[in-house]
Amino acid sequence: MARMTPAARREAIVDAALAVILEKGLSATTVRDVADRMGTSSGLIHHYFPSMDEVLAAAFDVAATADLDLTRDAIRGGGSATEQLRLFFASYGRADQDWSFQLWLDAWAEASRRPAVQETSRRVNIAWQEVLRDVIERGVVTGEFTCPAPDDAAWRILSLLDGLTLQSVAHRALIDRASVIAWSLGLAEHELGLAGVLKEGSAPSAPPDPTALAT
Amino acid sequence: MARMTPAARREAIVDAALAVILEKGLSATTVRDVADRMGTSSGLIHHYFPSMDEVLAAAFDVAATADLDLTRDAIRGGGSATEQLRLFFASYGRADQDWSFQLWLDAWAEASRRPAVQETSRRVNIAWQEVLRDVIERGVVTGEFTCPAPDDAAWRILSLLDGLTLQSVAHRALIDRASVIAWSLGLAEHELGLAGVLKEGSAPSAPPDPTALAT
DNA sequence: AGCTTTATTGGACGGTTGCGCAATAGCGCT
DNA sequence: AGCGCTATTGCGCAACCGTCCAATAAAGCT
Repeated sequence: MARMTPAARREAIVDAALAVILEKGLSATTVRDVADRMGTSSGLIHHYFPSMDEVLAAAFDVAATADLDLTRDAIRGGGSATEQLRLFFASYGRADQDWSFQLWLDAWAEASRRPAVQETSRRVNIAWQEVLRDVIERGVVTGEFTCPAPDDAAWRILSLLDGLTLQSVAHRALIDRASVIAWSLGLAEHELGLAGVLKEGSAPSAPPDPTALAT
Repeated sequence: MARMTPAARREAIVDAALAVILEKGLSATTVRDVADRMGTSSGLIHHYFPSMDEVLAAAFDVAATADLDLTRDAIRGGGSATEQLRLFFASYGRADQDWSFQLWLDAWAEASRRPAVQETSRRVNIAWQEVLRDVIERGVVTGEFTCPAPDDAAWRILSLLDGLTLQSVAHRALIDRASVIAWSLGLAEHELGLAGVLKEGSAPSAPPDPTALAT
């Protein structure tokens, strides 16, 4: 309806797309869904984006990058690398709430079918690893950590975090969120040559047992 | 064409669906695809399944369970728990090739929106963890392993495996497959109180560097 | 005021989808 | 042989998809 500046309209499209994606999933959102949500015609969307693939990628990009920036800001407040690492986990545990991680699940699944989504997912995923790697490298320089290959270690820690969160999000409460963080911290301690330095207020060795597994 | 018994036809449909899914992915397989693959009409499929959703869920169940059984059979040949653990990783590295893991990505993403998919995904995922957990518990009994919480350790090792494989499949060659196995073996060694026992023929400490990361 | 620019419309296009249904044809039974 | 059951057909239906495009209307500028 109302005529908007290109920048504002682009943002409105992305916002609307994001809202639909959260309800129906990345693979199920259509051009008409997004247009209806905006209250405009469907043709308008193709005036700003060459293809639907590009719309979905842009929406995912905005959401994922926002979470990443949140974490970047959070760890900036940490003095030592150890403190930054603690903040990284705390921020991750808060950022992946509810719908945020579901977006990642959608993106990973769609990556093989939508080139633009794969490019975005790949790029932001690497950015996450770089944030963690930089903290590790800084800790190695200051002597806080001992780690022969920070780049590899960052991938391992992040992948464990993703793998555990995946179970917690996709299969509700198979693994509770406290264990996800605590266990990942455990791996970080081992990888960086620490010993119980990071876990201060968290459950020490016996986190709440989610073993109501036997279906 | 040929008239079949209901049981046989049902199986034929699932098999055909699986073959198509293997080529096009779970979300892209259509009723007509499956019918064409079987060499029958599309209407026949709806005579056995109330909806296409049920067909896909049944096919995913069969595929996921088949891979699991393959791994179960593989580790049955191992004498010691250590040998079984080695076979588990070898089998996983073979099973997750190409399309197989893509199925899991699809399932995890759809789980929160499709109850039938979530039930299957959750059940088979737990079964995978139980296989690994049983091997660990056996190793603890025989004294090969030292592990205070086999159930938790199994989740951690499996989640690292999933998290790393995820990167390798979704973002082609971000992490190569050899590193996925080698790094997961590394975590297993640490969790089970081993020291370089498992890696015999594999690259010792410097796996092929996939650090062409900077986009 | 008119003019230019362009954001926006609304529908058409060719294609695909899941599903339903009357008609057909193959098989077992008596 | 004839009959009954039902697996199977083949197509039609309505809805949906992404994309494209001529027509429209709202702004800014002189």
